[in-house]
Amino acid sequence: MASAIADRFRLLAEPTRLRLLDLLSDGERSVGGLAQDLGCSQANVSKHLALLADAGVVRRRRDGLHCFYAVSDPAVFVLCGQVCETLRRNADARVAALREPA
Amino acid sequence: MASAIADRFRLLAEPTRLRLLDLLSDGERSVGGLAQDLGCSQANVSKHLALLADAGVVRRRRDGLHCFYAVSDPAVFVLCGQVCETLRRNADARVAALREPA
DNA sequence: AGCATATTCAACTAGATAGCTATATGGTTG
DNA sequence: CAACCATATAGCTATCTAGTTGAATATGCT
Repeated sequence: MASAIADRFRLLAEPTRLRLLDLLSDGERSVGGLAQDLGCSQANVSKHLALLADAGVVRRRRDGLHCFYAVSDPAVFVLCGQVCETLRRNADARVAALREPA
Repeated sequence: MASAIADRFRLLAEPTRLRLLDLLSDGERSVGGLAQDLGCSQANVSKHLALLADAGVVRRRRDGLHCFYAVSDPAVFVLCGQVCETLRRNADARVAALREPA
């Protein structure tokens, strides 16, 4: 149980994968295009996409020579958004603590 | 940006830490008690709690010989709940796919 | 002070994984 | 079929980290 949840969190615990998901938020993209945008090797992007696909976060569509990937589970965006908000809240709290010393 | 979010996900990408948070969901607990419940060494639990505390997920209170930890950011439970639901949805979909072959 | 208990720190080991390079696979076009 | 392109995979290295062990620190008791 805990380890299944941890697995899902670990999938998202990687900046490159998060950037991939962000690039995919506008719609499906090819592997090569993603690699170019990220400045990563094609092999690296392919591996990350395979991990995301295995987990069902992303789906694959082949069209001729190209493979297009798209987000199949928008819930990941909700998760990222919530984490983002938590981080922002924490940062705000730190700033407030600096202005209001004990 | 992406790496900050990834850091937060990585913090939760560990079964032991998730189990710790679960044990803490009922209220504050001492390090020793948590270690006993988890069957982990005290040093190990202490280290995990330090990571969670650094991230602001958990807070520390010393009382005599004991240190009590408590969840200070309930948002983590929301995250875990959502991941859990996603996993359940995926599992259900797999079962349905088995019953409804192409 | 001296001793016992609870927690943390430091150094180490073993396992996991991100990224690289090179190669293989699948698909298209001549 | 052969050449070529986009993607996937395999093998490798370097880095990171969970867990262990033993020492160090802190608090309470007598």
